[in-house]
Amino acid sequence: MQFLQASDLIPLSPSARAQLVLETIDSVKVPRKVRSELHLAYKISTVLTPALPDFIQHQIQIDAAQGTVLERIAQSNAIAAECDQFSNQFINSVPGLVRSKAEREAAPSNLYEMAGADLFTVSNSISRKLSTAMGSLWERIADISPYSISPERDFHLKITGVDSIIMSHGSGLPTFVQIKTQRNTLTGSQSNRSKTELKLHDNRLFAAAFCTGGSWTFSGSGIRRVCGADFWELLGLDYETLESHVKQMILKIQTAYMDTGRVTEGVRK
DNA sequence: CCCAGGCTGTGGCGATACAC
DNA sequence: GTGTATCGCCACAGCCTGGG
Repeated sequence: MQFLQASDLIPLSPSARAQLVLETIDSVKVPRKVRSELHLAYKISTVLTPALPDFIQHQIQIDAAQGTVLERIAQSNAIAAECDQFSNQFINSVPGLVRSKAEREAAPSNLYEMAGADLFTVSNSISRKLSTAMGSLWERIADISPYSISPERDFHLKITGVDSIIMSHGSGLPTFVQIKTQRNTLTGSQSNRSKTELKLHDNRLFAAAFCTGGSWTFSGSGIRRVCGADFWELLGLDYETLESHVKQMILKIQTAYMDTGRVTEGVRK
């Protein structure tokens, strides 16, 4: 079986890294009990894991050399930049989000549209779209930290069920993490899927970006769960700062939308 | 023994990415 | 273009458990 070393990967571009990994995975034998949909994830993680500690150490050195992004102000700016980019993009996408009243009446796609309840129609589609989109925002914010790797951004590879790989404070073993928004994001049927995806990896973690959503709906048997500050702390990121930026961002999106007047269209008169 | 609350599984809706 | 899988969140019901 062939393994990769950090020094093989570091000089390469993300896509060249992907190519190298994919050339190497043929030598990996997958245990029979691993389901076929997860073979690729298993192989990638097997080949990659030995290289990860040095890879992350290298990221930490680079970060330190240019004055770490984890320093209070730098960190806040980095989080704000991600939130700003997100909200700008989202606000731009909103006008195309809600179908015209004529279309809604002709073919209502849910009960709110059927009833002509415009406020509910619009709020529903915006908040659903927003919560879906924010799911990937947490991954990008996590990637600010030098302790984390984004398989997609850093390796142009998707590891099923793994949003981020982190090596907390540069010590310990790389941990494969699935990030959700809230503790109750996952529901029963999907819970098993997350479990099998994460159990491929010896070091794994199920994380919720916020401790909201009531109680966990992920059983976590054999898989550690963390939420909110406990999660972001692993990355050296300050939860209070994050929460503050996220709240501002959501309110900004709401204001931008209300200013267009669309929310009350059809209700006002 | 009862009840509240946690955990788990089922079912539902909407958006999107990707394969065919 | 159509179908499928995967992502998001919500509601509910049944079961278990621990405390009064």
